[in-house]
Amino acid sequence: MAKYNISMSVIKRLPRYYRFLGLLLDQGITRISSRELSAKMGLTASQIRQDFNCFGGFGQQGYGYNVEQLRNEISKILGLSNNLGTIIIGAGNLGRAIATHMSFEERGFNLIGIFDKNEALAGEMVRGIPVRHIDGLDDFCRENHPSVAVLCIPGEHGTPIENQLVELGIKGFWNFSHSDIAARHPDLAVENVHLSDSLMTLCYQMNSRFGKNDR
Amino acid sequence: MAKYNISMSVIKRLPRYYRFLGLLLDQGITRISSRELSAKMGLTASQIRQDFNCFGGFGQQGYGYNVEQLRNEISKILGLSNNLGTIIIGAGNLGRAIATHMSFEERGFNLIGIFDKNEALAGEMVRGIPVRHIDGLDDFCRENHPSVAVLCIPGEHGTPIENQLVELGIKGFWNFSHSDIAARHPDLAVENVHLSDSLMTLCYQMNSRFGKNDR
DNA sequence: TAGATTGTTAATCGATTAACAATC
DNA sequence: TAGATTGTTAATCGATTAACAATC
Repeated sequence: MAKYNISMSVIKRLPRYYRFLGLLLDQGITRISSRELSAKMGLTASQIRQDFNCFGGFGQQGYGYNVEQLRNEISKILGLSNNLGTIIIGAGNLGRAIATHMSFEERGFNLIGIFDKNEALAGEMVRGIPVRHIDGLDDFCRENHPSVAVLCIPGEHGTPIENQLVELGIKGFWNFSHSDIAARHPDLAVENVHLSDSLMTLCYQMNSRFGKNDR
Repeated sequence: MAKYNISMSVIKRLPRYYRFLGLLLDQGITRISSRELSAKMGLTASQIRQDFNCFGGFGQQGYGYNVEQLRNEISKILGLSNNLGTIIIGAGNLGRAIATHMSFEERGFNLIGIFDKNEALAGEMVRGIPVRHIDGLDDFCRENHPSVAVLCIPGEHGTPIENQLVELGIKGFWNFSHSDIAARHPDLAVENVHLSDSLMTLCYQMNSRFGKNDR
């Protein structure tokens, strides 16, 4: 189904489409045109049609798009009914927040383990999953074969454990650390969340909109 | 100093430059050429020079860039020595993780309050700051005039409190909720962190690299 | 000075928008 | 059928890369 070389610009918009279509479904809306959707989302109708046509086009001339069907197609493209074995590294506030609030299962992931180097946390339950000491990582992976790791260790401490994880068969990283995994492992799937970069961007926006140095 | 209309593509790269330059400083490197930096960061030298020239250019022909000076310039552009009064809305795991781990002060922000609607959390200390019940928000803002709010309330519950915050003088949002603040308040600075979108993007990457449907 | 490397202009590439024929 | 709206091609816009003259 999926064509080669879909650009990242398009892919990055898909989750947002998925989200809006879900809202429409909740409102009982079954049909929508690219023009109506563009108004709701703040995009152009052209872009919406172009985006969907990367994957073959799911609409009908004169009618528009069926909301539920379109949402299902996007779900398929993203692979949201996958069940990728996933572990979280780091059970601090961030790791626990991610474990607690993210609907992993609705997004193609299956959270099966949480690890921390702090012995004191071992045994604590987070969302029904026990925190394990990091020393048990090797055994756990050999037994359960997770394919995705969520790196919730702030700072630059990631590198050694990162190599360990790759050797244990991890194929994808959701990376909250500053470690540049993609550079060292170009063959892996890496999605970075650089919270501090995002915060600095907000700082810039505040300055450029409300700062004194603005002419 | 700052020119008008610097494109967001450029701005989004600045925090990463800032981070890398900090690492170089730690290593005692005082001078670097666009070519060396490009190799380290995985960009082209052209792009680096173009980026810095949006702000006037900080290098010297035949020499390159002074690492410390360049870093300072980027800090100025981003406004990292600002001191924007900041409050966090939501003291769950996410709010506490953000409060604990983000170096707000190093990035132009001054965290002065944390609020939650859960009475049970009121009084608890997070990073030396007491969690306050949300009912005290009005009084607190009128007294302390925060200008930035960090929305750590998962889901779609943001809208009402969002309007309240705007009325209380909040000018910028670091938004972890799915609420589309920017659409309703185009005049404000809004930086969204859509964690679930990011996770879905990883799901796509896993599929397109390792999925069975790949030809 | 000679070598190196920037600042800056010009060329290329990719993404977005506009237009319209196809078709439901 | 007539009206609506897609799928798709062509035009525009913006961002990245290449090239090179300026200059330290």
